[in-house]
Amino acid sequence: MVSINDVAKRAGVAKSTVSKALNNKELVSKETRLKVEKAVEELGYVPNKLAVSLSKKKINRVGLIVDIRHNSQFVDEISMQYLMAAFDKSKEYQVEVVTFFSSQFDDMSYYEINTLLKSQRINCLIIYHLSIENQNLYKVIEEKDFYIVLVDSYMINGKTSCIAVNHYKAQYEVAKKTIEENEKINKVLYIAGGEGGHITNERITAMKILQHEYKLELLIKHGDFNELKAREITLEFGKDVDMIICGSDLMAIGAEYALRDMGINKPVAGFDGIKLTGYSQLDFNTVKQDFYLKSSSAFDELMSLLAGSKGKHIIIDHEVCRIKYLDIIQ
Amino acid sequence: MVSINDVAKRAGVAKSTVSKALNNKELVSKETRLKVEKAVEELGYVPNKLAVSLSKKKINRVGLIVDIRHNSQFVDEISMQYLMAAFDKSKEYQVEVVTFFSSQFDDMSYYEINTLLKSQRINCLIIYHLSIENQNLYKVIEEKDFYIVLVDSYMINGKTSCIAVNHYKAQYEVAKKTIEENEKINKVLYIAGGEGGHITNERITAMKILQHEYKLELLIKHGDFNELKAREITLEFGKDVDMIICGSDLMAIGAEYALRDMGINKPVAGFDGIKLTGYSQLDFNTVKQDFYLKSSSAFDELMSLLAGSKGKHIIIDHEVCRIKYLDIIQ
DNA sequence: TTGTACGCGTTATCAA
DNA sequence: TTGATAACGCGTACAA
Repeated sequence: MVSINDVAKRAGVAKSTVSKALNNKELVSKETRLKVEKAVEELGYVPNKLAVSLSKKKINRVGLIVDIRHNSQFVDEISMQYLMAAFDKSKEYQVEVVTFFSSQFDDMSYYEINTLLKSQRINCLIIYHLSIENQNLYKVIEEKDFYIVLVDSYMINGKTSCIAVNHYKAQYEVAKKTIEENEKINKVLYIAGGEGGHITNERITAMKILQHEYKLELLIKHGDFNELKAREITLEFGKDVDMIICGSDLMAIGAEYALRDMGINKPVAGFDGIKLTGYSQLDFNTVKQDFYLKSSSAFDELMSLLAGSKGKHIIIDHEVCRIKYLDIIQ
Repeated sequence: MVSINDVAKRAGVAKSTVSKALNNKELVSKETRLKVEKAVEELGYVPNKLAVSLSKKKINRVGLIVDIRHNSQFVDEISMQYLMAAFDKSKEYQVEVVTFFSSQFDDMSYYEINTLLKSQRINCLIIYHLSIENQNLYKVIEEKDFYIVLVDSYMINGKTSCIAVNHYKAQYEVAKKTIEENEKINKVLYIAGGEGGHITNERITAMKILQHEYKLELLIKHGDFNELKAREITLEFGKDVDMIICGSDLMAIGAEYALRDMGINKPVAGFDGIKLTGYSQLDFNTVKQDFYLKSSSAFDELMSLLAGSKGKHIIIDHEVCRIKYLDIIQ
């Protein structure tokens, strides 16, 4: 590989002059700059970013931890949106990003995770959909060795921010709309996400408020964001209720198909607004959120943390709507 | 950050000794090794991989170029499988990987692409679904500056291998099966992928063979792997044919839904075997391929190229089947 | 304006 | 068995 020394020799100047000619053009005379550029051209010289990182005092490298399990089969669409946004932002901020899948960490100790990240000089993280199961990632957050933004999790400290839609409000709105669109809703089945999660609890609170406002009978089951579990819950309890509200579109699809197989037709509501819903051609209310925007904002917030701001809780907008096939494929 | 120098001081030895104690344990006495390990423990020392790369003669870094456009909305599922497999393999081979989206290169010149890759000391690439549009990536292949494995493209040279299913055979089989499952098929609409692509040409050849064998009337249109185009083609020509064979599942879904909207029911066939098909609950023959395995094999082949083998063409297995919702969600 | 010398964190060579 | 030193490729303070 051709290095800065080769360029210096070829141009007949010192390597520091080459460096200046390339990075601080104003510190070098026009003619030496041209000599240097000519040599760069002829040799096909490309600066080694690894060496630059090593030489510079402070370099920010962002680790992106994407969740592809989450007990469901089809969040690929969401993860891809997250990654694309983060990649675009990394270009904007001139920061390097490294991609990880959360499953990589499943069989690693806290020590191993810590070592893996630090060996790559990663000093900040964006963690998407942190699942409760991975205690070691929680420890990473608690230890405060990294600047972190959590997407769709709820936790804050001096170096950690989080970002999400207002889950309480969104769940309230989509459920309320679905209730009002239909007549005589008395008994509601709520298929929640994971048990004990902060976000799931917020949503359940919304459902309980609605329970009082509409004098509903409310049955709560946990589907763990898994379409198969949602299907089984629906097969078991679906016939006794007037409506099914789900904590994710995936579970809503599971519930709808289960109802169809049972020969029943009942209102259903989902959450997320993923395109997959459009492909399924099922028609239910859902909470649509902009995953790309959420990830972009997460990146902005991370840069803000690096600049010294304290961890905070950020809310992004949502919209209650239906996902249509013909809109999706445009 | 704590460096090897800090460890050396703490342990009371030279840093070269620390390096040996950690990497070539046998070259160091047991007691100094223990001293070093104790210091490492106490200080929480983690070696800096950037510095290691700089210091070592030869380091392999693999760039993964994933295609998220491809004129279609929903190949996220496939890309995720590719990435997961490559990440797993990178662990196995102890090689670093860097992820790119092909769209990043859209507005870059060949020179810029080359610089971006080389600045990160990337010396080999896996390119998934290289689209004809990006001439600059083609140039990257032709220049032979990188060891490359192409997934689902057809090109070979001294440093480039490619891997795919046997597109001719697969297309032949799935179309033949669909023809034989139905009676009096005379006129067939083939919605191909991109015009001029090698793989599309192979598949069209298969269709032409079938045309002669079954004395079919064959109408070929290009849907560019886009479900909307497939829909429009079907709306225009669907009523005049007995069967529609598509170059991708996505286009098959577009065709099926178009037929449904036209109030017609005709046999359709797809290609890829993606899970999305199961979620759509449409029931058509398709070619199922193992994306994870394909990507794993691509990585193996890349390592083989690095070890000195010549570029070759690798075929992986496929299976003609139908994708069922209940199988998908298990 | 240009060049010398040092530091970044690590491995490798060679002498002690 | 250990340690001093050079080298990897680059940026930069400082001296010329």
